Amino acid sequence: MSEATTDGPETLADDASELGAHPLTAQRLAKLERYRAAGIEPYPVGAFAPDVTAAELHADHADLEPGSSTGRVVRVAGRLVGRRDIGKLVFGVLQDETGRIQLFAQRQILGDEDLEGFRDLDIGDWIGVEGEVITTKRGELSVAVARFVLLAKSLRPLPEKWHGLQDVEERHRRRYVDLIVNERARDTAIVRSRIVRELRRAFDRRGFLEVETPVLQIEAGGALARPFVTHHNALDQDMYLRIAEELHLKRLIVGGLGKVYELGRVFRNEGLSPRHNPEFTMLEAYVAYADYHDVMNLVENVIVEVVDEVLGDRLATYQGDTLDFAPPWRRVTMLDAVADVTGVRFELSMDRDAAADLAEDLGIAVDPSWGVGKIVNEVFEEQVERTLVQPTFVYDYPVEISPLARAHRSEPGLTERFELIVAGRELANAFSELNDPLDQRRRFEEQQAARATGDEEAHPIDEDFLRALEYGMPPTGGLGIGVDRLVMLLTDQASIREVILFPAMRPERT
RNA sequence: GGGCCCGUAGCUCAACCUGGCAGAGCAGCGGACUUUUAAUCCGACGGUUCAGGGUUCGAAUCCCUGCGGGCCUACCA
Repeated sequence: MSEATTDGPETLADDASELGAHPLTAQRLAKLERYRAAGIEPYPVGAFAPDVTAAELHADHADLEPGSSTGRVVRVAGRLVGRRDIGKLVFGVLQDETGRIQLFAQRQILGDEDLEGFRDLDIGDWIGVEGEVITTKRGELSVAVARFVLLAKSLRPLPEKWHGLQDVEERHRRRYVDLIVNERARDTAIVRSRIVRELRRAFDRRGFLEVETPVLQIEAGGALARPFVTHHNALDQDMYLRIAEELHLKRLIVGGLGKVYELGRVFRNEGLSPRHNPEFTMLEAYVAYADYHDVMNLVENVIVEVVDEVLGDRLATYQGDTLDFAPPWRRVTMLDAVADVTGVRFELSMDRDAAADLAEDLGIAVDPSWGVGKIVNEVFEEQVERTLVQPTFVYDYPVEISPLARAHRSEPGLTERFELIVAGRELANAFSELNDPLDQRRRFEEQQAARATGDEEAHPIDEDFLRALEYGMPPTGGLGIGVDRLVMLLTDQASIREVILFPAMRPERT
């Protein structure tokens, strides 16, 4: 697009573009032209520097009597989001990144011409205002406008002032509008940032090294999921977006970095749902010399720290349930949890067909290829997980579904693995890491056999990772936390799309 | 991938079931008002009813297809 020129055949407002075509935007385009003709730059640079925020003003002048004058002259800047025009007097509402402050414009201060100019601003315009801090007769803290500057002209109307933007699709596609008009959207984004910051602080404080490992990988390992495929042109090599951080972080433990974590984006080529976005944020951490009991304590301590900082309270409301994060959290083996909820006692030593019969009696459809471990896990996921509302560590998972976890030190068929379940959903997954390279190779080969029979999510063999283990990895505890789900819990959001600023969506029609 | 539901003015919603001139509020426009708080009052304006097809004298409404979205389900964190 070329810039508008004075010798153009038509004015901007007559333009056949989308903005010119609609009356509401055409009016604003015309206003833009009038500003330029009058020597007012609608997009000035360096025009105004605010010296205070709305929140600071409210904090500084919390208890002023109605009708007060403070004598304090301030400069505030933000978006004009409301206006009440009373003739020779105009009230405006200015919104900055900290909140809102009322603007009080009256003729006896501004004069006729400038009051008219103030009245002529559109809702949505960015402005800077200089004036005295006062309270009105009704006691509303305000800036009495002595001077104002247009900082950026807004050409599109904002959604309805009371209901805001409700349409879910519009809120996600046009998140910038959602953030302007919906306080909840702003709060969620801010709380997410605080959660991420507190997670970092918690691991930093414990001496962990934050690292960054490849997103583009030759093999996508570390979890059981279908990857996104892309192609490196110069290498003429297909590559995968990572589905986990795990295998590279363990390589760093081999390398002698004793405590590492990564907080980053992982990608899984699976369906969208209120709890699944194809890219999501995972925090993984690994500690040399720790086992899964140590990691349980670590997870409990870290999450309690985050909850304390973010909520200031260990009780959280999630979708109508009250969650009590006060430690210690319940710890129960997977087999005990299944027995508690279903009344059926499974053992890994049981005959496979006997286990299948028990599961089918519970209404579980059992695939012929499943072993006892997979069958029990299915019962757990189908009937037990959703009942675990309060924070609960479920531990000792079957080896069959845990190809990267260490075999249990005393229980055959199990691994030293736990999941943290909150509000019926997995929030963290952790284990005593498998550091026996020969056992790891056998596990990979079993996965490979599953892949050969059509399981696209079976774990591929990563020869370089096996080589790293062959150099020797110390006993290590590792964990993964689903950050988006933690944010959902602490912001009481039912959908992952509410905690991801720009969730995945189909392209819109044009 | 399967099932159910939704799509009407810039925004929030009616009218759809039971086919008959598409209506409000907010925003915008014109006017009144020097203390409003979703300001108030008066006036005029604003529509590809998601798109395409079908049924019908007549379709926002009923049917079909497509597009987009939501929820459930499946996979998963």
